[in-house]
Amino acid sequence: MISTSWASLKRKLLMEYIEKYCKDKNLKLTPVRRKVFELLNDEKSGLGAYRILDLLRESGFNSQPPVAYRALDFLVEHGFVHKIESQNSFVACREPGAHHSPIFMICKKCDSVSEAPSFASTSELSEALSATGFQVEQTIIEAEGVCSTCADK
Amino acid sequence: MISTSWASLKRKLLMEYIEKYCKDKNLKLTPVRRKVFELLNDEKSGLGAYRILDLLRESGFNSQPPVAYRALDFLVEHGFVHKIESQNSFVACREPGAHHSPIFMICKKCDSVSEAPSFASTSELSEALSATGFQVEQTIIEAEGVCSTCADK
DNA sequence: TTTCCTCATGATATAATATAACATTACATT
DNA sequence: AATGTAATGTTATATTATATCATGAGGAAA
Repeated sequence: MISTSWASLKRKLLMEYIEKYCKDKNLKLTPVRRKVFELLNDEKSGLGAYRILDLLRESGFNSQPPVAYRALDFLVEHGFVHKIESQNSFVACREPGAHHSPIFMICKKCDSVSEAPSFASTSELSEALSATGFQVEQTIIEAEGVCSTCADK
Repeated sequence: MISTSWASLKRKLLMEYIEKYCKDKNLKLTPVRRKVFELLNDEKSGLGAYRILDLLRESGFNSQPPVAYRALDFLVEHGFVHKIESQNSFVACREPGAHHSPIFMICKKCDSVSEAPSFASTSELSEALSATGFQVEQTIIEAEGVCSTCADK
């Protein structure tokens, strides 16, 4: 693999962006948090917390479950990583900084997870997805918020 | 609670619908499957598999985990129940028979889960949700299918 | 500089969710 | 009755996630 491929440049850029973001916001990108992001950043598929733990162990980190979950909590909280609920897995965010409602396209053949670009309110979701060449078979849409009954209280 | 409230009539109707559907399609709505559906049909919130197991036990059913998971598999497979991925919980389908891509509205205050009508575009999505009075704070959208790379092979 | 505070990490245990694997039963069809 | 299929029983274990309390590291204030 050519080390200066677009994919590798993009990964590098994402890493640098996050470093800068943390520095600016005075967030502590500690070694384990950085490592977890790197691991996810190197993958096209989602990684489960225990797979991440294995990889941390291979890199010489402490590998008790809370180590991975704490790092993931931090990364998700700041938008660097997304949780894929239908897989209980995690992916690096490809559009960091955007306060977006991402749409994840999960390939059932290669397991890759990609983020659809955010879409204008008038454009159709299905169009946005098919424009990427992704063939949708099933969508999971869950909206979290406050129901009208609770809002009225 | 008035036993002939709209909610209770609707639950009864759903149960009858499913019984008829199973009879027509020659699906076996066994006692445990029926009971699991009833339990979910009586709830506004999602129930976890182990909560369902507890309730099954209280009703005199065998309560090993596979009992609940098998019944849930059956009910989900035939569209009688939906899994709420972000909660690892299950809800009775309120629109059975419709081959829909449901949108679930999950209230973070009362935990109720309701189904929004299906939509054509994302603008309609936000309209549809706000029409119900639900205040969306976060949406989870995951599309499963085949990516363009895999489709080309 | 030391005290204090806060946040991060270490460490142990356990909770919560889900499935594998194999045995047995029920029941329809032959 | 023999057979096949789907459902259930049963035991064990895999997978995902959190609670809890102890320890450490680094900056701010006295």
